[in-house]
Amino acid sequence: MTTVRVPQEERSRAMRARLMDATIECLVERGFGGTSTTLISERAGVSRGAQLHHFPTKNALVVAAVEHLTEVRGAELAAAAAAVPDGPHRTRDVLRMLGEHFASPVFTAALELWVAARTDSALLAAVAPLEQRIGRETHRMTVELLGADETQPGVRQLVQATLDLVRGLGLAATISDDTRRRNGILEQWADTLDEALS
Amino acid sequence: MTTVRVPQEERSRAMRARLMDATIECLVERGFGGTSTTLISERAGVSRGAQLHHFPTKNALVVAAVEHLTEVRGAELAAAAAAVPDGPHRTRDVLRMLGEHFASPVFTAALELWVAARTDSALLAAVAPLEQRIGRETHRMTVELLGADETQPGVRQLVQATLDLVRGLGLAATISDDTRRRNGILEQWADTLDEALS
DNA sequence: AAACAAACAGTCAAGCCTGTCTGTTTGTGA
DNA sequence: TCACAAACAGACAGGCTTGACTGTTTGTTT
Repeated sequence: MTTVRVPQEERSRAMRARLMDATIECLVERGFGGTSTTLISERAGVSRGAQLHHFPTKNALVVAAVEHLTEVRGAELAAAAAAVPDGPHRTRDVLRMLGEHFASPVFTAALELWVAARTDSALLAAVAPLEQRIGRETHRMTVELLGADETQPGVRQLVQATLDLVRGLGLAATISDDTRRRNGILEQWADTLDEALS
Repeated sequence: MTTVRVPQEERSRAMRARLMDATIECLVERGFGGTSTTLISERAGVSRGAQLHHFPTKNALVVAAVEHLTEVRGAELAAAAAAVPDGPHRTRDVLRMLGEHFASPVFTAALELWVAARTDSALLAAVAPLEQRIGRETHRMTVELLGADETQPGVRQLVQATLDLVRGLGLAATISDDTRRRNGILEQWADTLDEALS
């Protein structure tokens, strides 16, 4: 009888990944308040003992999940950015891509963490720097995608406004998803933006 | 000895108001997750018995608080709107006013309720129609404040974009309040908007 | 003034959540 | 092969939350 030998390190990594994924899923489905460690371990198919072994406290798990989520967000955004087609409707397509990203489950999870962090200093300490980093990266990426010239006065503010706009649209989408309304707004903004940037 | 006679109806109203106010305060200070009925009654200076008498369940109290908050939001917004000065910087001042409103505690409380409502159908049923109403009112008010002509194509979308923008800015403000950044963005937006609307 | 209803007070039990603890299995280094 | 450490499993206690329940006070009505 051959016993399958799985190295400890890999087992450990897989277990941690499953727990973090389950955490994000719970965040999306139940919200931060409804995300209990018991629920996470059940969903991950991991015993509570194993869970507590890898993440001694709930906060440790959530913080790890935040970092995990940040990477997922970055990767998804980069992938979506690469898929935006070139052409006459470049700006519109870029905005639509951003709008979709900020209405996706990863954004929803981030929103839950964001709101929870407001009244949880330990969580805030973990969330804030990561959010700042991803914010800067997103800004830089958007400038590049739009081919905007940030040396021009006001351009930087317009890009920031665009990102805050999609954030606001994403917030609205978590309650009542209205894709048509969103696209109409973004289309108009694309025209206005094109004019302002040229 | 003269006994002070307070009518039941007024006592009841005052008690309910105190409980609803305390609920909103807890929402802002502790977040939805940290808002327990015990905490609310303590903060309101009301016994748990009295609380349960006026609001049989936590949901009943929260829903009442939502309605209460909606009225407060409407009133605050109307008051702020009336205070916007006329003049050459009208658009900028209107946006600044909106930006401030969407960064105020009432917005923070509303945000907590939105996010909580996403994963709480009972709460969603109470929040959704009220939010829709206040959204429509805010839109109408903004159109009037800006003197925009909604019969022109794209104008409606630009106003919606403006409101979604301030919502996004408000969300950002709950974590890291950066008034300067916000005003810079809004100022640029005002210029762009003025040009697009004329 | 008496009877009734509303308002108010505080205790209690059931349930959930978190983190500690003890015990078992599995991989690793000597 | 043996000893050790990491990984895993599940029971348990302490704390908190919610809503039910009983009892008391206060206002209203007749």
